Amino acid sequence: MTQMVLDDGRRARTKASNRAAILLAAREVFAELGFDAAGVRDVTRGTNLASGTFYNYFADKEAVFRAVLDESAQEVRRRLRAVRASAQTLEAFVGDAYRAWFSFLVEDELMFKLMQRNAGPIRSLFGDPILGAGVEELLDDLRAAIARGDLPSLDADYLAGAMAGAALELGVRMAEREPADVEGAARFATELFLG
Amino acid sequence: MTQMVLDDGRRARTKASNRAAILLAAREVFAELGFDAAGVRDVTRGTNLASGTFYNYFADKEAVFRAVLDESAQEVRRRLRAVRASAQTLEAFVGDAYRAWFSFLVEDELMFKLMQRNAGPIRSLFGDPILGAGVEELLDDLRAAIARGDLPSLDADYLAGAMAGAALELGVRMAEREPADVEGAARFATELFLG
DNA sequence: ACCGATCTTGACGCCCCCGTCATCTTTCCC
DNA sequence: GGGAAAGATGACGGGGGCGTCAAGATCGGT
Repeated sequence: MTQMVLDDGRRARTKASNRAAILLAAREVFAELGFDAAGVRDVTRGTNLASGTFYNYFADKEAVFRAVLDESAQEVRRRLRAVRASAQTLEAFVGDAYRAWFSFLVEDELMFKLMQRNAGPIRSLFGDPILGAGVEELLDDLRAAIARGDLPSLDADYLAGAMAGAALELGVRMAEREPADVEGAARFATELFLG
Repeated sequence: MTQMVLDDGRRARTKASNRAAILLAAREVFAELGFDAAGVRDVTRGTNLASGTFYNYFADKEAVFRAVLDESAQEVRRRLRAVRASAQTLEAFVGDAYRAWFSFLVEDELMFKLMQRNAGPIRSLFGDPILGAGVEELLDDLRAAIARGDLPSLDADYLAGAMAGAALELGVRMAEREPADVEGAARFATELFLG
């Protein structure tokens, strides 16, 4: 009898797992060596695939880099959107956002290394700073809060920048502590911006 | 009659000017292409020297990169040290430091681009984040201010990080405004951290 | 069991950049 | 002005990464 092959044939399964293996290896290699220094063969060496196979899944190094970033960027934005949706007070909004952000950095350490090491390539490939989209959403929320009167009439653009910049550098220091100080860093940031 | 040759013989003068030409071209190339993507020949093409001549002045690409960064890092630290030495009040200290920093970014735009684009290489070559030394000095000053009682007993490490992170991101936004908003950004930062 | 379709493999040719060095040019000193 | 030292030049060989592709392996359908 014919087997309806959709996503569960052997073919489709190895295809998915190969793609995943390439993405994982790429994430490690880009975090370790940086986008420019890394080669496609550094990636395939981290899988059990031959170099040529890579090109059945991605057009080139840039394509896999974009895919790696997309994965994690979507996860970050998903978490921050959840916070935004459920926060009741301004203090909860800021504090929970930082908490979510710092938690993410601790859980996905590879992504954090990758972001730090590849700030330049990200900027030049996307024409946008790291977290560009995330900062845009933050900016919208700040403008809304100011319009609503929940925040004094500050320069929202500067405030969003300062919050994002602090998030990055606090993230570095938060992650250096043993154990990682998610709660302390989140409280520090909250007091800084609301106190 | 013998000409005393020290620094003013033809020889010494072209030597200095060649070195300067290479440094300038390198600064432009690294800012434009990034350390990894740039080649030694991209640098020499920006001068009127042949590729081989480069190696009479620097051992390799990394050496000229270090020299370029040293030049500007020294200038930044010189300015910040001057501010630190002359500031009387805490408010002046913070405000003037940010003013000096933002002014520097506006004047040496090339260095700013270079820092943003090459954050990764800088980290991996120096084993230190951008402005690592500058942040260390800031940290010392903050600790002293807290010990003196000029600042409440905060986490100095986090505070230094937040100030540095904000300085970077505010710098980006400050420079985007037309004309560059050195004064406004400095005031914003001062109020954020002292208000 | 078999054949065609799909996927994998790694050797290959290509290109680009590196650092050197034999040769030529300029400067210095008498 | 002339000879020697210092410096500049760019062609060259070497190394490495890229993307391809002909050959082989595996899968799917009958």
